[in-house]
Amino acid sequence: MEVDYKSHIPLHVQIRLILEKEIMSGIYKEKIPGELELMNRFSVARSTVRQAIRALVDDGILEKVHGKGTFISFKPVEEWLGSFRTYSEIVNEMGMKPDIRVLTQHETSSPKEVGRTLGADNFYLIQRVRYADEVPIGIEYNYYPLEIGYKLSQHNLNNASTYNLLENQSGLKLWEAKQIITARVPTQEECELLDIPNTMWVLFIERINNDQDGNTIEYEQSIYRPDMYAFVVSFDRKKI
Amino acid sequence: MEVDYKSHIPLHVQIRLILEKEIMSGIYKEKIPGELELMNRFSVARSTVRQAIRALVDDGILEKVHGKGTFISFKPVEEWLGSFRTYSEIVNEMGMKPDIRVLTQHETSSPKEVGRTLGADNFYLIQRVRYADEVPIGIEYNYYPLEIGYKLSQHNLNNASTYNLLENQSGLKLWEAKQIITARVPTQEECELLDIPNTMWVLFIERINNDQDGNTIEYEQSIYRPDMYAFVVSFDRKKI
DNA sequence: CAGTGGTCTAGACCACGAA
DNA sequence: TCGTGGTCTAGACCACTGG
Repeated sequence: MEVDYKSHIPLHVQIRLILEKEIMSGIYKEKIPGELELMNRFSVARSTVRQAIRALVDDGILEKVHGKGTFISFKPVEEWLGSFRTYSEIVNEMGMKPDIRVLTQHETSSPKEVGRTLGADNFYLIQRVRYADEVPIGIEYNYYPLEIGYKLSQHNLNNASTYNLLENQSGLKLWEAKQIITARVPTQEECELLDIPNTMWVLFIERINNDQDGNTIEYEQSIYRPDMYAFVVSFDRKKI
Repeated sequence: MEVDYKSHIPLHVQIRLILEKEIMSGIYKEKIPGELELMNRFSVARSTVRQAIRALVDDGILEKVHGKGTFISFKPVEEWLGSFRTYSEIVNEMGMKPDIRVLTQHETSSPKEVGRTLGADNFYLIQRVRYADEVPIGIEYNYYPLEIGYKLSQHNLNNASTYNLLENQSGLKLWEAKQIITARVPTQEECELLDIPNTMWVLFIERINNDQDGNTIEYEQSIYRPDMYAFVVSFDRKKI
């Protein structure tokens, strides 16, 4: 896989794409070849190689370390979700012990809206309850395309991060997410699970997770006790 | 203001800082000098100038246009708030007419927590009600440091964006924001204003807006009818 | 056409990390 | 000490925009 000098695509773009493909294919363990080696391989100047690498660093695919080399960036999902702090983080901060336990998990075809979102009649549901210091504070309904769901079902989902499992075990890469946050009346079953009066409303969150190609790999509905939980979102102008 | 060759700070960093200061001081209207001109001024190679400019582009301070030049980036606040869609946007999307009307505005010293957040005993409150097609769907309590509040009070705040006023009239630059979203029971007054039964809970949002130096220039509390409003947050991995 | 930024080369020296 | 990435130069040609 080499560059094409007759193409009108800039060399640094061609090199960037080749490197990206090679990185994703996994032929490098953690470190990519040095700039000198890449210069020789592609027969280009160093600044051209550096420009290609810079783009990959900007994309969060590579990380450079002065004096050591250029490394593949294995940032955990949590860091990406960064500006949206995770449940565990918040619960930890409050000095409590987070936990999550499976209630049910099985193939299903209802509700129908989920099928439309995932683009399939049947899908896989994982229903879990979140705890803070043994107190139930939220319920999550995670819906997956069948193939992904059955893959996940081979793991113990108690006290596990499905995001990590998806990324590290299933080889899927979460790329974009959309959340909708509002409040609603809980069902009778939900009131019992959360041990709350039926006069209390709950925070209701829908979240759609897509991969790099725009395929939906997870659709999630969660409810949380508003007296025990809040969403925190931070932005700074620099990064956007 | 020129570069110091004896300093151990890289030239491109020195140039970046000089340009940033000049841009913020407003000595360029919208376009900064070309790369050739900057090369001559600082007596450096073109790639050094380009590296300095690249950093400013990454920071969102400049924008380059091939064949035309490098321009100061005047992205409106709305675009920054981007991943967090604004009220007006969502209401518009639903095909409804957004509106916001002032209920009260005055100097005050309560609640005390607000004073602690803003770091002053007295502050300025602007209380407004948000409508969609003439139906009240939310109430906003905006708290400002006195100086900023009185500056804002010189404008008509009905159907106006305080963010735009802050940026364009007061010369302040919003830089980072933190939001906390949960739900709570509305007060009796809030029920009447929103025309909702007192059994309905409302979405409760706190938002702190800081400028580039970390000073809090606005503290906002809002409540929304959960049956009429939802928060939408999107992320994609590339930019973070 | 002139002026702008975009791409690319060939080479130099420096700063950091590990052996 | 050696290999790595970081900084910087001097110069070339290309591609886009506007008069």
